Amino acid sequence: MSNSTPDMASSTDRLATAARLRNLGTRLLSLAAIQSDRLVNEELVRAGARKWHYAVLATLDEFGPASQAELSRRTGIYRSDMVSVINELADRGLVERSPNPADRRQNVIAVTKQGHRHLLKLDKLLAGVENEVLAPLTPPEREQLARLLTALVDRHGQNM
Amino acid sequence: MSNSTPDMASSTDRLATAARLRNLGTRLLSLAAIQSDRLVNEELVRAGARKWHYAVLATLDEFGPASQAELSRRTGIYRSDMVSVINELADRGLVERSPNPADRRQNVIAVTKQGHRHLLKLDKLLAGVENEVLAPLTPPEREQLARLLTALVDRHGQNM
DNA sequence: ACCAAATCGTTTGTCACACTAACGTTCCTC
DNA sequence: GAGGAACGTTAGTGTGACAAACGATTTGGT
Repeated sequence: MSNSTPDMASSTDRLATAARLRNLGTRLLSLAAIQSDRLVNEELVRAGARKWHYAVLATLDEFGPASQAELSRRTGIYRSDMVSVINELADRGLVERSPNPADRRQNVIAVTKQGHRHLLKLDKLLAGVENEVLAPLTPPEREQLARLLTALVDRHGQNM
Repeated sequence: MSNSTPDMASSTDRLATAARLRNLGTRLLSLAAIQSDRLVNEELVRAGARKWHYAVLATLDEFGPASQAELSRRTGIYRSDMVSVINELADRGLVERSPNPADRRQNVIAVTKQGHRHLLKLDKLLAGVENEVLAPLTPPEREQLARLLTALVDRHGQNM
């Protein structure tokens, strides 16, 4: 049945390694995230957007106009990648990029009315996807999951 | 404070969208997985391995010799990517690839003794990483998280 | 017995994302 | 006023998920 050498494995080994993959927490996390991301991206593409577009719009809407570097810190997007994200958003008329007179190194990024409308649309869209992803869980289970994941994220992360 | 048009947003809107990103489950999942993956990969690289190496070795050890296509189904690795994974494992002497006389389309992949030893090493290594990733959680919380994630994964997945 | 469809291993290529390094410009500090 | 830090930007790396097509086989239906 198995090509492993069973005579070498202690009974505890066999218990511990019987279904390694299914029980490996880090793998579960990866798989769940992959599936979730796949659904999210599918929906976002249909709306002509990407994950990062939403992150930036939501951050701007919550905290107001900000420099690209600050957006980078808040969203976790590298500032080198932020350039093209802002380019795309600006091209679509969803944000405005203007130089900061108070600090000529910086740009000031601000959401436009159109950007705000777009954000509200994405809100609904993402709520729908999340609902689908979390479908197998009851509402209290969803809360619990969010709690646990937040604990994980808050620990290791200086980003966000 | 915010450049969103507050007069347009109902009070429920403001509550619901105040901290969109922090409360977005799909994003929490992504972030947690990214951080976890980062740690996992760091450790695996130091051992000269990759995520998929472990997945294949563990699957072979659990179910015995299998074709590449079957490994692909069990691990979720695309069969086009499986080729190079097996190449790498075979180069390191961790698995053996031989044609299947009963079905000449297939190869039979089997773990070697060396591969089994390597797997046990990776087991320990990954247990350590998992322990680190889940550090902020109590043991019952870890179980709960595994339960919830398994529910998510089992639902959407034909893979695994 | 034959032909169509399915399966397998493989090659090639695409796309997005995480991440690094370096640049010129501007600001801040001492 | 000199040195270092922060900013926006460009360029490039590596990897993982995924699609498409191929020749060689095997399988199923008629």
